[in-house]
Amino acid sequence: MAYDQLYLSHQFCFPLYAASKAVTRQYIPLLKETGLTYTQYIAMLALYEHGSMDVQDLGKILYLDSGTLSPLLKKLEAAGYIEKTRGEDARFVTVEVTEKGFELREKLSKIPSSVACCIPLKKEEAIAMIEGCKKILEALE
Amino acid sequence: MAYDQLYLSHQFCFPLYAASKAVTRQYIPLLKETGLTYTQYIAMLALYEHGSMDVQDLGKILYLDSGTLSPLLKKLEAAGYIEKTRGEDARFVTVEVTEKGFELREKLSKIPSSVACCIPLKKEEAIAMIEGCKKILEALE
DNA sequence: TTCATATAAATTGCATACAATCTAATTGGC
DNA sequence: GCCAATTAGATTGTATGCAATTTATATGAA
Repeated sequence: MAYDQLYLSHQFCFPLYAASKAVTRQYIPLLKETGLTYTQYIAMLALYEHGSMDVQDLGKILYLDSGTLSPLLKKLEAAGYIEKTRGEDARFVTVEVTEKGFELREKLSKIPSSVACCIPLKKEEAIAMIEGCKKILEALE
Repeated sequence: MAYDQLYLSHQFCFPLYAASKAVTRQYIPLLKETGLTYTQYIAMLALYEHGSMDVQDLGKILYLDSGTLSPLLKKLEAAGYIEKTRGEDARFVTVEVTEKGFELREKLSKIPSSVACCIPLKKEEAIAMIEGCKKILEALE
């Protein structure tokens, strides 16, 4: 067929796009009791792991820009999980996890295993996929 | 460390989420001249490949619900690429590609190869990732 | 010093995603 | 035939994503 290359099943992008959404959806019910969304969850993970940082650095870690992060951080601040402070150079905003934010970590720590057990992949398969994703990110970002 | 399992780098979800967004972003400049978004693009591909169908079947193929598809199809219809008609059972809406929609296919047919050449994976790696994604979709949908 | 340039974050505008609800139409039990 | 239960799609509300613009601040060359 002349338009073979347009078959959804021949596209690399589509399974990735659909699977990513499917995995993300698994988090929604688990995060419900914390009131966090998936994006807010990964933002908290980045802050736990790397400590305080400015919005730009957080954006580099999460591959998100200020258009996404600004309103998201405002919500996390309103919920009391983070604090934002202008630095000496007042252009920068430092984001810091609060006491309440660290308390949240206990609840969040149970989530990864709940999701992992729904993913029907062997360890090597999962590792291969993660490596593939990392190669893509290095090449495209 | 007590919270190892919360490291972003230990999460399966995050590389998948970030890589999927990175790949999708590659389409944006390529689709710009057609006026389509990425989601509109995959909707057109599904319709080219499977022919006319109702909204529900399209949603099953794309893993999208009517909340996403209704406004999206409205835009594709306004652009003249599809037509929506109520069937004999007036609850169903049949979506059909128009003449103009089929003309668009020529332009779209050049896009997959442009994206593919930016993906730094060997053929076997890409196939393994697609297989992994399909397993996830089967398990979670 | 002064003002053009550059930079970080916030805001704006548009298009998803998706849960929840609503509306219109159909079907099934009686 | 009548009406409760179902079903398909549309709508509503909230939260991203991201490009483009704006705002506030800092820097650097004349």
